[in-house]
Amino acid sequence: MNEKEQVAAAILKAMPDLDKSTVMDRLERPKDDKNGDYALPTFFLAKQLHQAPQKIAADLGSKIDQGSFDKVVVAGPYLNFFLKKGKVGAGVLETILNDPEHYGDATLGNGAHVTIDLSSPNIAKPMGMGHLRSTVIGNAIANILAKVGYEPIRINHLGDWGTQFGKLMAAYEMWGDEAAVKADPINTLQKYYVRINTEADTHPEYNDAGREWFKKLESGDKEATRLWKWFRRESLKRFMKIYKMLGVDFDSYNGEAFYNDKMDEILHLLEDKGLLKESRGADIVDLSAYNLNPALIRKSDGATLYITRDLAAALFRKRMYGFKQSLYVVGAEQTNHFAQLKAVLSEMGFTWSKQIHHIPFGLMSLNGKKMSTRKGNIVQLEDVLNDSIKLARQQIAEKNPDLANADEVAKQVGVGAVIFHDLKNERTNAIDFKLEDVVKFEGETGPYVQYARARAESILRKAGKPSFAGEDLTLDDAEAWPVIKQLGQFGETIQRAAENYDPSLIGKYALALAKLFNQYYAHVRILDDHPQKTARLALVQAVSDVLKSSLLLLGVKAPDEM
RNA sequence: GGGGCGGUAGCUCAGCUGGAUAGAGCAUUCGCCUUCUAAGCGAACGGUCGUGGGUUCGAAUCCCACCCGCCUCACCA
Repeated sequence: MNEKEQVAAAILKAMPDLDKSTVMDRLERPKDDKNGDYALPTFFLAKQLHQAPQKIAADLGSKIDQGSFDKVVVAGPYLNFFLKKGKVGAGVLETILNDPEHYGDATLGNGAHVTIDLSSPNIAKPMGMGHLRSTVIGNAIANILAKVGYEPIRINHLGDWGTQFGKLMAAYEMWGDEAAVKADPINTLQKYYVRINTEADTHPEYNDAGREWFKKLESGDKEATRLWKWFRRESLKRFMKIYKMLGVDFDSYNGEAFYNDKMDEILHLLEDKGLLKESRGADIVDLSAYNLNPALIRKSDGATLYITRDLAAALFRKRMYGFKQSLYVVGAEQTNHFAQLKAVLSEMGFTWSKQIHHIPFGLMSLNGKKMSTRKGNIVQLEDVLNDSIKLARQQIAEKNPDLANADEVAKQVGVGAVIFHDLKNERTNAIDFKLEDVVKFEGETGPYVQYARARAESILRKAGKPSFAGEDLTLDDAEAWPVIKQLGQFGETIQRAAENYDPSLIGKYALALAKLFNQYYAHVRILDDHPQKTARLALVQAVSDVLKSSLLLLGVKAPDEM
């Protein structure tokens, strides 16, 4: 029985005609600590009892068994419950220290597979800041789901197919310089890509050339395939460097090209069901029953489209992984696409279309405009990470010049700042990119959380890395209580984050815990002699453990010193 | 025009399953390092919660209308 249920039980004992679920629903956690740890507003009883809420609260307060609480206070129409701090606190600390890595675990998932489509950059282009979002949000969701008992499968659905590559090949055919590409593959290819897109405005035949090249690629033309393989290989090399910096691993790199030979089955299935209709020379699936515009499955030139490949991918993933849920961490601008995808799968008779969830996130813009590789209006992720690492290294040189592994810590802090900045706010918020915000290390940032933990670790080192087994961890100073309460809410925070696919809840949790700990640190001399010094150190250890867990869930490293 | 998301302090945001004086960070001003890392702590300043109605004992939160911004609506992904 958790604390809230204990409060509810005490209320029910004093007022037996209430039902438990009502009381659990009405019980709230006051924002202000002075109003207790739990509070029951009594307004909802006023009508049925024909009494003023103030009177109801007073009556209830006099009937309640106060023995199991520190105190129960009637505050006007509210009944405020104060828990026994020492006892509850010791319980929380024992639970954490007993098995820090698994504190907050849950078994909601029962080992069910969840595929997560994340990152999915386009090859032959530099990875921009826009791709950071899908990568770090998807990775954090995967971590969170694993924590509550699912088995996440991270899939990097590389954008390695489509008319865009036809265009790139057409550009390479016209202007390509093999030596230049070899020297700096990504940037050189991007130049060609930008050029052909720019010049296509005045040379519409370039678009046709692009379509032709893609057609050749789809039908297995030797030269087209050679170029494609080369572009893909070089791109992946570069991407891996970034993923290593970010600390993200994937279970699969099957991108769009992987489904090239799996498209026929989809087309046949659609035909067999009589879903495919001809319209303006192309093949579509009518989705007016879903209040959606038609899904274009096959272009008038016979080539397939994004959604055709996504249909094949969805079916493949279901067969391969037997997913219970299939998540797509893709920008909110593709909401319509995923609605269509689900609708077509549903039309095809796949009841598991309901297990598919688009996890949208807000657009990252630059100077208020949509980032676009074609227009060169893009910030490279790698540059931002390097800038941030450099700044972190400078900070270390200033603040902690003797730090042993300074370069490694600078990476953890610099990259941590970038990741945390992306995750701390609600997913769907749009972000206008500002470097100075991303690489900020003060206030509500990743480094703030890392720093709070590094100071905690520093204290523990100075205390000689104490062990707490069998110790009395009763801690009743008023300063410790807010920290302990926050520690106790880790599990429910994780579950909410999992249910809502919302990493920002973990970010906010970690910030709040770090802040509360910093306040504690500023007011209590932990290493001074004190009857509860051991319990205080246990609190420090628990904070460090939980901050570390929180950061790791977000994909942020937690250095012991910085 | 249809659909989606958003509008809270100068800026960036939290709060939105209705509850007790609307919170935080940044910025500005001012305190705190002979004491566990000042990437920190504290204080001050700062708000018609887009507008107008409605529901309710109670609305930033729920409902309706309107205004503004962004995204999206068949041969890109």
